[in-house]
Amino acid sequence: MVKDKIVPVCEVEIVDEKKVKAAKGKIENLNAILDMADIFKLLGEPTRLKIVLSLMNSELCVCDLAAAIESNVSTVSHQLRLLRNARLVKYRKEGKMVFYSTDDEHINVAIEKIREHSEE
Amino acid sequence: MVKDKIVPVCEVEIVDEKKVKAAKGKIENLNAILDMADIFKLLGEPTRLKIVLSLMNSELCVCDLAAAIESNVSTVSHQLRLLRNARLVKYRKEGKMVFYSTDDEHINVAIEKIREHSEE
DNA sequence: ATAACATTTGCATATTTGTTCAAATGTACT
DNA sequence: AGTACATTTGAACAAATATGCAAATGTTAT
Repeated sequence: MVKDKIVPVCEVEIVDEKKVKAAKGKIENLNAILDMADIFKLLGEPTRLKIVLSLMNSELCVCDLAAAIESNVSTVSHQLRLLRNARLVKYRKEGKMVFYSTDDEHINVAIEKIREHSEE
Repeated sequence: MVKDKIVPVCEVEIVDEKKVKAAKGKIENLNAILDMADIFKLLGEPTRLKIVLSLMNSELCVCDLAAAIESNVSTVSHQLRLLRNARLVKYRKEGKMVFYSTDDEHINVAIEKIREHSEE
């Protein structure tokens, strides 16, 4: 006998109400999550990650930064704007040149932890 | 008098050769950078970040996970595959259900550092 | 004022990717 | 075998975005 009931595909049913509520508690602050995702996303692009890593040694002007990561000035400048907005890098003007450098020790630690994860 | 020389827009010129070389040293291992970027990118999507955060408390089946982050099973399953491949989550089968959980302490620390960055 | 040059920005485009639906797979039970 | 249900997967579409060119901006010097 064929049942004509539409398959619920879970969705409505919850198996363990308690655990679901606990999990929901972990993600209740949506804005905080979106902010964190923005930072992760910025570091999730090879070009931008290279920029941040390059600047961990010492400050560099846009020109030298482009040379270091073997890209072009325009691309680097576009990405620097995004990194700047998220306070992942800071800058210092000197004449017509602009020197960029990293801005936050938290980021260095985070990068190190991700490196450890992907190395193991 | 108008010069007809094409503007080099930096690109070829390097201002501080020494610093450029030092920076290049930081990014010489391209594969390592690409691997790290992959992990950051995975955590850089709200849906996936919610999944990882939800699983930090306790394991959840796909069904409950979808309920917790208020998404649907198919979407969650697609993203879980990516997280699985990168070893950001592990799983355990029990009958027809599959329970997922987080897999690496490094990731927890990294998330905490990024949280600190975006909170300050 | 004009030239030279570092940097930024606007625009266009090609690529990547998250989501959804529908179908497939796998498991337990009668 | 057949039913029910949790999960996975494939395909297609829409949205986001990285990149490069050309033009604009800002600064220094003649």
